[in-house]
Amino acid sequence: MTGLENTYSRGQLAKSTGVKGETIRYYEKCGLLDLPARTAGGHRIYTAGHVARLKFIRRCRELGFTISEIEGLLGLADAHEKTCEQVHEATVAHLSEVQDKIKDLRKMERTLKKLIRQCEANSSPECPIIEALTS
Amino acid sequence: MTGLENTYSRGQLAKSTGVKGETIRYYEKCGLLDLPARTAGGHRIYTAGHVARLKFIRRCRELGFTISEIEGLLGLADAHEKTCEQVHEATVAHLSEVQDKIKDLRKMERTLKKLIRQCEANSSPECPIIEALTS
DNA sequence: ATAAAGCCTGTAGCTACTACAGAAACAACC
DNA sequence: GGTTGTTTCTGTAGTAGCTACAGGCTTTAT
Repeated sequence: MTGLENTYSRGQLAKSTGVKGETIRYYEKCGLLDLPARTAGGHRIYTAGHVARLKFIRRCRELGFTISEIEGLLGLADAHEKTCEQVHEATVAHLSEVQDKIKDLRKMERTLKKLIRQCEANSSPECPIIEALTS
Repeated sequence: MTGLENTYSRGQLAKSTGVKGETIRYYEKCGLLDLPARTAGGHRIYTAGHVARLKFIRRCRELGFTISEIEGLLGLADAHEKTCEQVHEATVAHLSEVQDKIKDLRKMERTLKKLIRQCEANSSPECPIIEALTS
Protein backbone atom coordinates (compact mmCIF):
# COMPACT_ATOMS: atom_id res chain seq x y z
CA MET A 1 0.00 0.00 0.00
CA THR A 2 1.53 3.31 -1.08
CA GLY A 3 -1.14 5.66 0.18
CA LEU A 4 -1.98 6.91 -3.30
CA GLU A 5 -5.49 5.42 -3.19
CA ASN A 6 -6.36 7.69 -0.28
CA THR A 7 -6.40 4.96 2.28
CA TYR A 8 -4.24 4.83 5.36
CA SER A 9 -2.91 2.31 7.80
CA ARG A 10 -3.06 3.22 11.46
CA GLY A 11 0.54 4.39 11.40
CA GLN A 12 -0.05 6.51 8.33
CA LEU A 13 -3.15 8.05 9.89
CA ALA A 14 -1.12 8.79 12.99
CA LYS A 15 1.53 10.51 10.92
CA SER A 16 -0.89 12.66 8.95
CA THR A 17 -2.84 13.83 11.99
CA GLY A 18 -0.27 13.99 14.74
CA VAL A 19 -2.34 11.65 16.91
CA LYS A 20 -0.59 8.60 18.30
CA GLY A 21 -1.61 5.18 17.05
CA GLU A 22 -2.78 3.96 20.42
CA THR A 23 -4.82 7.08 20.90
CA ILE A 24 -6.55 6.48 17.60
CA ARG A 25 -7.61 3.08 18.83
CA TYR A 26 -8.83 4.69 22.03
CA TYR A 27 -10.97 7.19 20.14
CA GLU A 28 -12.45 4.35 18.16
CA LYS A 29 -13.35 2.55 21.36
CA CYS A 30 -14.97 5.75 22.68
CA GLY A 31 -17.08 6.01 19.57
CA LEU A 32 -15.51 9.27 18.39
CA LEU A 33 -14.06 7.68 15.31
CA ASP A 34 -16.06 5.51 12.90
CA LEU A 35 -15.11 1.88 12.66
CA PRO A 36 -12.81 1.53 9.65
CA ALA A 37 -12.85 -1.25 7.09
CA ARG A 38 -10.39 -4.08 7.54
CA THR A 39 -7.97 -5.99 5.38
CA ALA A 40 -8.38 -9.76 5.07
CA GLY A 41 -5.84 -10.05 7.86
CA GLY A 42 -7.71 -7.69 10.16
CA HIS A 43 -5.69 -4.51 9.80
CA ARG A 44 -7.64 -1.25 9.82
CA ILE A 45 -8.05 0.72 6.61
CA TYR A 46 -8.70 4.42 7.12
CA THR A 47 -9.99 6.95 4.61
CA ALA A 48 -9.69 10.69 4.06
CA GLY A 49 -12.87 11.05 6.11
CA HIS A 50 -11.09 9.58 9.08
CA VAL A 51 -8.24 12.01 8.63
CA ALA A 52 -10.61 14.99 8.68
CA ARG A 53 -12.51 13.78 11.71
CA LEU A 54 -9.38 12.97 13.61
CA LYS A 55 -7.95 16.41 12.92
CA PHE A 56 -11.17 17.91 14.20
CA ILE A 57 -10.93 15.85 17.36
CA ARG A 58 -7.33 16.82 17.88
CA ARG A 59 -8.09 20.54 17.51
CA CYS A 60 -10.91 20.29 20.00
CA ARG A 61 -8.69 18.47 22.49
CA GLU A 62 -6.06 21.17 22.09
CA LEU A 63 -8.74 23.67 23.00
CA GLY A 64 -9.50 21.67 26.12
CA PHE A 65 -12.84 20.16 25.13
CA THR A 66 -13.43 16.83 26.86
CA ILE A 67 -14.17 13.66 24.96
CA SER A 68 -17.87 13.88 25.73
CA GLU A 69 -18.02 17.54 24.74
CA ILE A 70 -16.44 16.56 21.44
CA GLU A 71 -18.96 13.79 21.08
CA GLY A 72 -21.64 16.45 21.40
CA LEU A 73 -20.01 18.75 18.88
CA LEU A 74 -19.62 15.91 16.41
CA GLY A 75 -23.24 14.96 16.88
CA LEU A 76 -24.26 18.51 16.11
CA ALA A 77 -21.95 18.70 13.14
CA ASP A 78 -23.42 15.49 11.76
CA ALA A 79 -27.01 16.49 12.42
CA HIS A 80 -26.86 19.79 10.49
CA GLU A 81 -29.82 21.12 12.41
CA LYS A 82 -29.84 24.19 14.61
CA THR A 83 -26.17 23.45 14.47
CA CYS A 84 -24.71 26.87 14.68
CA GLU A 85 -26.69 28.04 17.64
CA GLN A 86 -25.95 24.93 19.69
CA VAL A 87 -22.29 24.86 18.78
CA HIS A 88 -22.09 28.50 19.77
CA GLU A 89 -23.67 27.70 23.12
CA ALA A 90 -21.35 24.81 23.79
CA THR A 91 -18.35 26.93 22.90
CA VAL A 92 -19.43 29.77 25.16
CA ALA A 93 -19.97 27.31 28.01
CA HIS A 94 -16.56 25.84 27.44
CA LEU A 95 -14.96 29.27 27.34
CA SER A 96 -16.35 30.07 30.72
CA GLU A 97 -14.93 26.86 32.14
CA VAL A 98 -11.56 27.76 30.74
CA GLN A 99 -11.82 31.21 32.28
CA ASP A 100 -12.69 29.71 35.65
CA LYS A 101 -9.62 27.54 35.50
CA ILE A 102 -7.49 30.55 34.65
CA LYS A 103 -8.90 32.38 37.65
CA ASP A 104 -8.05 29.50 39.96
CA LEU A 105 -4.55 29.22 38.62
CA ARG A 106 -3.95 32.93 38.98
CA LYS A 107 -4.98 32.74 42.58
CA MET A 108 -2.48 29.92 43.02
CA GLU A 109 0.12 31.99 41.23
CA ARG A 110 -0.38 34.98 43.54
CA THR A 111 -0.15 32.82 46.64
CA LEU A 112 2.95 31.01 45.44
CA LYS A 113 4.63 34.30 44.60
CA LYS A 114 3.81 35.63 48.02
CA LEU A 115 5.30 32.56 49.66
CA ILE A 116 8.43 32.88 47.57
CA ARG A 117 8.82 36.56 48.43
CA GLN A 118 8.49 35.75 52.12
CA CYS A 119 11.14 33.14 51.77
CA GLU A 120 13.55 35.46 50.02
CA ALA A 121 13.12 38.17 52.59
CA ASN A 122 13.83 35.75 55.39
CA SER A 123 17.08 34.87 57.06
CA SER A 124 15.97 32.70 59.96
CA PRO A 125 16.72 28.99 60.01
CA GLU A 126 13.02 28.12 59.84
CA CYS A 127 11.30 27.94 56.48
CA PRO A 128 8.54 30.50 56.17
CA ILE A 129 6.84 28.55 53.39
CA ILE A 130 6.41 25.49 55.54
CA GLU A 131 5.25 27.64 58.39
CA ALA A 132 2.76 29.52 56.28
CA LEU A 133 1.28 26.29 55.03
CA THR A 134 1.22 24.65 58.44
CA SER A 135 -0.55 27.31 60.47
CA MET B 1 -15.51 9.44 72.80
CA THR B 2 -16.28 13.13 73.12
CA GLY B 3 -13.19 14.58 71.46
CA LEU B 4 -12.06 16.33 74.61
CA GLU B 5 -8.89 14.23 74.88
CA ASN B 6 -7.63 15.65 71.58
CA THR B 7 -8.25 12.52 69.61
CA TYR B 8 -10.43 12.26 66.56
CA SER B 9 -12.37 9.66 64.68
CA ARG B 10 -12.11 9.73 60.91
CA GLY B 11 -15.31 11.68 60.62
CA GLN B 12 -14.18 14.21 63.20
CA LEU B 13 -10.87 14.62 61.43
CA ALA B 14 -12.73 15.13 58.20
CA LYS B 15 -14.86 17.82 59.78
CA SER B 16 -11.96 19.71 61.31
CA THR B 17 -9.85 19.73 58.15
CA GLY B 18 -12.39 19.92 55.36
CA VAL B 19 -10.98 16.74 53.79
CA LYS B 20 -13.41 13.97 53.04
CA GLY B 21 -13.19 10.74 55.00
CA GLU B 22 -12.43 8.60 51.99
CA THR B 23 -9.73 11.01 50.92
CA ILE B 24 -8.09 10.73 54.32
CA ARG B 25 -7.90 6.99 53.86
CA TYR B 26 -6.41 7.56 50.44
CA TYR B 27 -3.70 9.85 51.82
CA GLU B 28 -2.88 7.21 54.39
CA LYS B 29 -2.51 4.62 51.65
CA CYS B 30 -0.22 7.01 49.73
CA GLY B 31 1.97 7.42 52.77
CA LEU B 32 1.24 11.12 53.20
CA LEU B 33 -0.47 10.60 56.53
CA ASP B 34 1.03 8.57 59.38
CA LEU B 35 -0.74 5.39 60.35
CA PRO B 36 -2.98 6.22 63.30
CA ALA B 37 -3.53 4.10 66.40
CA ARG B 38 -6.60 1.90 66.47
CA THR B 39 -9.35 1.11 68.94
CA ALA B 40 -9.84 -2.48 70.04
CA GLY B 41 -12.47 -2.72 67.36
CA GLY B 42 -10.15 -1.45 64.64
CA HIS B 43 -11.34 2.14 64.27
CA ARG B 44 -8.68 4.76 63.58
CA ILE B 45 -7.74 7.22 66.33
CA TYR B 46 -6.24 10.46 65.07
CA THR B 47 -4.34 13.10 67.01
CA ALA B 48 -3.76 16.84 66.76
CA GLY B 49 -0.63 16.03 64.76
CA HIS B 50 -2.77 14.39 62.12
CA VAL B 51 -4.97 17.46 61.98
CA ALA B 52 -1.98 19.73 61.37
CA ARG B 53 -0.47 17.51 58.73
CA LEU B 54 -3.75 17.05 56.94
CA LYS B 55 -4.33 20.80 56.86
CA PHE B 56 -0.89 21.23 55.37
CA ILE B 57 -1.66 18.64 52.72
CA ARG B 58 -4.95 20.29 51.89
CA ARG B 59 -3.33 23.72 51.49
CA CYS B 60 -0.72 22.29 49.19
CA ARG B 61 -3.36 20.55 47.09
CA GLU B 62 -5.28 23.80 46.84
CA LEU B 63 -2.10 25.36 45.49
CA GLY B 64 -1.90 22.62 42.90
CA PHE B 65 1.01 20.63 44.26
CA THR B 66 0.81 16.97 43.30
CA ILE B 67 0.83 14.19 45.85
CA SER B 68 4.46 13.39 45.17
CA GLU B 69 5.49 17.03 45.37
CA ILE B 70 3.78 17.19 48.74
CA GLU B 71 5.62 14.04 49.75
CA GLY B 72 8.81 15.88 48.94
CA LEU B 73 7.82 18.98 50.88
CA LEU B 74 6.83 16.90 53.87
CA GLY B 75 10.13 15.06 53.70
CA LEU B 76 11.95 18.39 53.73
CA ALA B 77 9.81 19.72 56.54
CA ASP B 78 10.54 16.64 58.61
CA ALA B 79 14.24 16.63 57.84
CA HIS B 80 14.90 20.23 59.02
CA GLU B 81 18.07 20.39 56.95
CA LYS B 82 18.72 22.83 54.15
CA THR B 83 15.00 22.98 54.33
CA CYS B 84 14.35 26.51 53.37
CA GLU B 85 16.46 26.51 50.26
CA GLN B 86 15.00 23.31 48.91
CA VAL B 87 11.45 24.26 49.72
CA HIS B 88 12.06 27.56 47.97
CA GLU B 89 13.35 25.72 44.92
CA ALA B 90 10.40 23.37 44.82
CA THR B 91 8.00 26.25 45.13
CA VAL B 92 9.64 28.21 42.35
CA ALA B 93 9.53 25.15 40.12
CA HIS B 94 5.90 24.66 40.90
CA LEU B 95 5.13 28.30 40.23
CA SER B 96 6.59 28.03 36.78
CA GLU B 97 4.43 25.00 36.05
CA VAL B 98 1.40 26.92 37.14
CA GLN B 99 2.40 29.80 34.90
CA ASP B 100 2.82 27.46 31.96
CA LYS B 101 -0.67 26.14 32.50
CA ILE B 102 -2.03 29.67 32.62
CA LYS B 103 -0.31 30.43 29.33
CA ASP B 104 -1.87 27.39 27.67
CA LEU B 105 -5.30 28.23 28.97
CA ARG B 106 -5.04 31.82 27.80
CA LYS B 107 -4.18 30.62 24.34
CA MET B 108 -7.26 28.43 24.45
CA GLU B 109 -9.26 31.38 25.68
CA ARG B 110 -8.15 33.60 22.81
CA THR B 111 -8.96 30.94 20.24
CA LEU B 112 -12.36 30.20 21.71
CA LYS B 113 -13.21 33.90 21.79
CA LYS B 114 -12.21 34.23 18.17
CA LEU B 115 -14.41 31.31 17.19
CA ILE B 116 -17.32 32.79 19.09
CA ARG B 117 -16.87 36.19 17.45
CA GLN B 118 -16.84 34.56 14.03
CA CYS B 119 -20.00 32.75 14.87
CA GLU B 120 -21.77 35.90 16.02
CA ALA B 121 -20.80 37.80 12.93
CA ASN B 122 -22.12 35.08 10.71
CA SER B 123 -25.54 34.63 9.18
CA SER B 124 -25.01 31.69 6.84
CA PRO B 125 -26.59 28.32 7.57
CA GLU B 126 -23.20 26.71 8.01
CA CYS B 127 -21.49 26.85 11.38
CA PRO B 128 -18.19 28.71 11.21
CA ILE B 129 -16.93 27.06 14.39
CA ILE B 130 -17.27 23.59 12.96
CA GLU B 131 -15.71 24.74 9.74
CA ALA B 132 -12.81 26.41 11.46
CA LEU B 133 -12.09 23.28 13.41
CA THR B 134 -12.50 20.99 10.43
CA SER B 135 -10.25 22.66 7.92
C1' DA C 1 -31.14 -3.58 74.68
C1' DT C 2 -31.59 -1.98 70.52
C1' DA C 3 -31.51 1.13 66.73
C1' DA C 4 -28.95 4.44 64.20
C1' DA C 5 -24.90 6.20 63.00
C1' DG C 6 -20.36 5.69 61.90
C1' DC C 7 -16.51 3.03 60.51
C1' DC C 8 -14.06 -1.11 58.52
C1' DT C 9 -12.08 -3.53 54.18
C1' DG C 10 -11.40 -4.16 49.49
C1' DT C 11 -12.61 -3.15 45.00
C1' DA C 12 -14.24 -0.61 40.99
C1' DG C 13 -15.14 3.68 38.73
C1' DC C 14 -13.82 8.28 36.77
C1' DT C 15 -10.59 10.99 32.47
C1' DA C 16 -7.70 10.60 28.60
C1' DC C 17 -4.48 8.34 27.53
C1' DT C 18 -0.08 5.28 27.47
C1' DA C 19 2.34 1.03 27.63
C1' DC C 20 3.02 -3.26 27.50
C1' DA C 21 2.92 -8.76 25.86
C1' DG C 22 2.46 -12.16 22.64
C1' DA C 23 0.82 -13.20 18.24
C1' DA C 24 -0.36 -12.41 13.60
C1' DA C 25 0.06 -9.86 9.18
C1' DC C 26 2.32 -7.16 5.95
C1' DA C 27 6.27 -5.23 2.94
C1' DA C 28 10.63 -5.81 1.01
C1' DC C 29 14.35 -8.12 -0.64
C1' DC C 30 17.02 -12.08 -2.54
C1' DG D 1 9.33 -18.94 -2.09
C1' DG D 2 11.63 -17.87 1.97
C1' DT D 3 13.27 -14.76 5.34
C1' DT D 4 13.75 -10.86 7.63
C1' DG D 5 11.95 -6.64 9.84
C1' DT D 6 8.45 -3.60 10.65
C1' DT D 7 3.70 -2.83 11.60
C1' DT D 8 -0.50 -3.96 13.46
C1' DC D 9 -3.54 -6.94 16.06
C1' DT D 10 -5.91 -8.00 20.73
C1' DG D 11 -6.68 -7.40 25.50
C1' DT D 12 -5.16 -5.79 29.78
C1' DA D 13 -3.04 -2.83 33.19
C1' DG D 14 -1.05 1.39 34.59
C1' DT D 15 -1.11 6.69 35.37
C1' DA D 16 -3.40 10.89 39.18
C1' DG D 17 -6.40 11.90 42.72
C1' DC D 18 -9.78 10.91 44.28
C1' DT D 19 -14.96 9.00 44.82
C1' DA D 20 -18.33 5.52 45.55
C1' DC D 21 -19.97 1.57 46.51
C1' DA D 22 -21.04 -3.40 49.11
C1' DG D 23 -21.39 -6.06 53.04
C1' DG D 24 -20.20 -6.35 57.58
C1' DC D 25 -18.55 -4.74 61.90
C1' DT D 26 -18.19 -1.12 66.10
C1' DT D 27 -19.65 2.59 68.54
C1' DT D 28 -22.95 5.75 70.39
C1' DA D 29 -27.24 7.28 72.01
C1' DT D 30 -31.59 6.46 73.69
